[in-house]
Amino acid sequence: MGGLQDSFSVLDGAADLVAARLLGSEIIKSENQTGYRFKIVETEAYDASDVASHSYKGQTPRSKVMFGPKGHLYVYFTYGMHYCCNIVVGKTGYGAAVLLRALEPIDEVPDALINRRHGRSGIELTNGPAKLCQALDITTAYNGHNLSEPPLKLVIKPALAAIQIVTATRIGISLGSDLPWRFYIQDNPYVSRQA
DNA sequence: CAGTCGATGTACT
DNA sequence: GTACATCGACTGG
Repeated sequence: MGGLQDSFSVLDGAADLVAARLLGSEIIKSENQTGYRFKIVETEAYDASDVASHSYKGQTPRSKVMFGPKGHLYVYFTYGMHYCCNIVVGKTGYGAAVLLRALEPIDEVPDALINRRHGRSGIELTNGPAKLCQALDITTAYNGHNLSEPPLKLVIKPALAAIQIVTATRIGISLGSDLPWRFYIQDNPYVSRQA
């Protein structure tokens, strides 16, 4: 017992609670035999009870992974050119996930990631859901990927103090836009938009 | 600055 | 056919 598998138990809670809880945790992308770490600084919750969620009307071919086991990656393609990625949360059979909206690089950023962003660096590398997918080369090839295994791992870190967490409404949706299910780290420069 | 808008493929009605 | 969990280029003030 012990270790990573147990740490994923925090993903069992309600999507909004988990979304807030995941701030400060890390995503590690393995590339060229090196692990590049990123801190999760902005998230949104998508629950089966929520009209904005891909899981709202039940399982479809696209949303299937949302109904699978927690700790896997749900990746979808949108607007004809972008990918967004989520961490599946909650019980297997229940469709819920946490969208990763922004990451902060912890290690020095390799050129490969910058090149994929057309040379953009700094905050523009990962301050948006499609931007971070492009930088980490996350496509639907990773849909359903287990985040306890490389090349993409989730490492749960201790919860942040509530005072550091800002709660806001979600971005880019119409239905469900009143729900306070967006969370980000106060004053973090990598957050996509301040409320 | 802020606001608008086109790009471009897929899922679903 | 319509909408889309976005981005970046472009407009006008």
